[in-house]
Amino acid sequence: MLSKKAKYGLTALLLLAKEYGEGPILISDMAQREGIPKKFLELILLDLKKQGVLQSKKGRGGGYFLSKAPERITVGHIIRALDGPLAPLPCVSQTAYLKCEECKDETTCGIRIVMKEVRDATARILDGTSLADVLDRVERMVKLTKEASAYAI
Amino acid sequence: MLSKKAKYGLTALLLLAKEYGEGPILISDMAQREGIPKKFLELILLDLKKQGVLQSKKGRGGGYFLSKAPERITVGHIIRALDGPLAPLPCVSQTAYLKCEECKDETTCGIRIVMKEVRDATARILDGTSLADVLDRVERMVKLTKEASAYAI
DNA sequence: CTATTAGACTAGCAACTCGATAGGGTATAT
DNA sequence: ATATACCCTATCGAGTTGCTAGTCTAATAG
Repeated sequence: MLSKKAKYGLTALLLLAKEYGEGPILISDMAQREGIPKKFLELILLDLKKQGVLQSKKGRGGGYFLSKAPERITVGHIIRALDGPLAPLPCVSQTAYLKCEECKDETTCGIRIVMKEVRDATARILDGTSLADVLDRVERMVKLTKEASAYAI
Repeated sequence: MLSKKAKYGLTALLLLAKEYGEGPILISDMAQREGIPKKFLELILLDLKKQGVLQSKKGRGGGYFLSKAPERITVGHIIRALDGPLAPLPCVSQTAYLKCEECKDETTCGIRIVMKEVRDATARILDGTSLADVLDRVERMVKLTKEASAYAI
């Protein structure tokens, strides 16, 4: 399950991606526009900064901005940074592997075989989708629903 | 993340599937063979019984057994029964849909679009895999590793 | 019929996580 | 200097997880 932390973080990053290149945005701005508790968002953005996704500028006229183009930041990266590994089990994680002690033979563990498939499918989607991709898809959906409502009138 | 509850439950069910048709198996047997805390397993199996996956017999010669053939019990069903919905967000769940309050327009929410893809991929895998399928795949893996080790000698 | 077996059920608990808040500290621009 | 806005640590209530204890009840062997 995606935590609120990851959800808030993604929301803020999508906002920053939409206004990429137009200077820093204030935490309080983002918090207000998206209805996120300001202090909580502060922690999340700080976290993302430490992971290298964001940069910040202090003082008057400061705020946060993406440290890379929206095309080069993947949803998978962000979720891993805020919620930890994507894998449903530590023993199928690529980025945070941990063998399970009760398993005698990992390669022939049925649960592992199935869960590996799940983690691979999830990673394929999330690591293959950048912030820019998400914005594109939203764009397209907006157009589609507008057309649909135009016909409806 | 898969909870221990679901993991233990799946482990026990796979054991019951392997010996399907050979009479009931004791909780204590399963607990010992798989290294699961007995009392905890008791709760889990009781839960699965209430969901109709298992049946039980009390008294001497009693124990648990599957109420359907292993081909007809899916991994997805079990995980949902023990851990709740597969979806990473309530607003993309088929079996436990819940709209998110902060979302103005659900159809054009970027996070939702991506997470729906993840939930669909996960559900396709887990609902398409039965206990029998898991046992088959383990079988095949065991054969493969045996062949490999034979060459290694 | 009654002793034994084995599941059914309720309650509770320690540890941890989650979502959020408080209250300062520090760097920067005017 | 001083207002601005990010940086950092601590804390907290509520809920969840993994597990244990103890008792009750149904079924069967003898």
